[in-house]
Amino acid sequence: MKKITIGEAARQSGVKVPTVRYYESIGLLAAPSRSEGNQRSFEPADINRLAFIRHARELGFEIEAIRTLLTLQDDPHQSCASADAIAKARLVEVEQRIRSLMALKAELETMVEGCGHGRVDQCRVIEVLADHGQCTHPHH
Amino acid sequence: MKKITIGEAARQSGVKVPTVRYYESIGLLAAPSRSEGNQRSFEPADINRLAFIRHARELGFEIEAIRTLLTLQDDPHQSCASADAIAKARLVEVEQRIRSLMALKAELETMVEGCGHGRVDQCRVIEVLADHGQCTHPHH
DNA sequence: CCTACATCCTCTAGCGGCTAGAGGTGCAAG
DNA sequence: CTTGCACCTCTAGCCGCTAGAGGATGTAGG
Repeated sequence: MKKITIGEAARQSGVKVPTVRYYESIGLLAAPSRSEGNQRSFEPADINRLAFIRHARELGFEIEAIRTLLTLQDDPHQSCASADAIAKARLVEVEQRIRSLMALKAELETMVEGCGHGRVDQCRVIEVLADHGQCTHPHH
Repeated sequence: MKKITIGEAARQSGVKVPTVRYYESIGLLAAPSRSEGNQRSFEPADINRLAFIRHARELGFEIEAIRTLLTLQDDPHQSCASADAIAKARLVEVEQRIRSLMALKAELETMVEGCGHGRVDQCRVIEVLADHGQCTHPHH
């Protein structure tokens, strides 16, 4: 078969070379076979797996969650209830994070708008940071 | 004067005890005076400073940004342009992060809705993760 | 065949921002 | 005086990589 080097695998999957080795080291990716000169030789399936991992990481899933998702993918006859639960939990997290960031945004806007571009002792940025009680939006 | 222990300082500022020591170790907080038995003795001003740091951390500012904000606060005659710039940069980051999370949320919702709660081989969660091309929302 | 150069290998250490634990001391109440 | 909590220092660990040292391998051109 054609040998896929780690560089090729990295390029095709969008995962960086050291990160590929890191995923192997933590057991997220099976150790591939080696060439005579001890260089890794990946299969096309490995590239799919790497792309899966990358996509999941981009979606914010933690490594342990991805590990579970991958074992699910490896056994397609299982119920997908776990996958569903993981995705739902992540969705809740994301929604929470968005709410929190919106409050933050409002807070920062107030700070920036209030800054009269003068000296620090009239600066609303510093003032608001110094006194949480001045926060106009209930957050954090 | 009344001695404020590290535990008191932590309680009043909302920063955890080991974190207070950590902030001291990285020079974010001046080393306080010590009691005869070598225990830290804080001043009220230290509590304000800790609360400032905590608030800034909650707002997502990095330690180095906070360090700059603190030096600004220490010298109120300076122009607050730096503070303003830091806050504005943070605002841009937050806005970007919100946009990205909204796309993410949409993606996760599609995944979860598409899950027929059957077996993995029909599961949209796994499927979408495996094939980035199925993403309906342009994100990451 | 030889050389140059990119790519690969392993290994260790570092990033940010804490957090946990070991092993010991200080201090206030009963 | 003893109990027991809060404090002290120090080191190591968390996550998810990333950087760098120091060396081996693979490939293209001469």
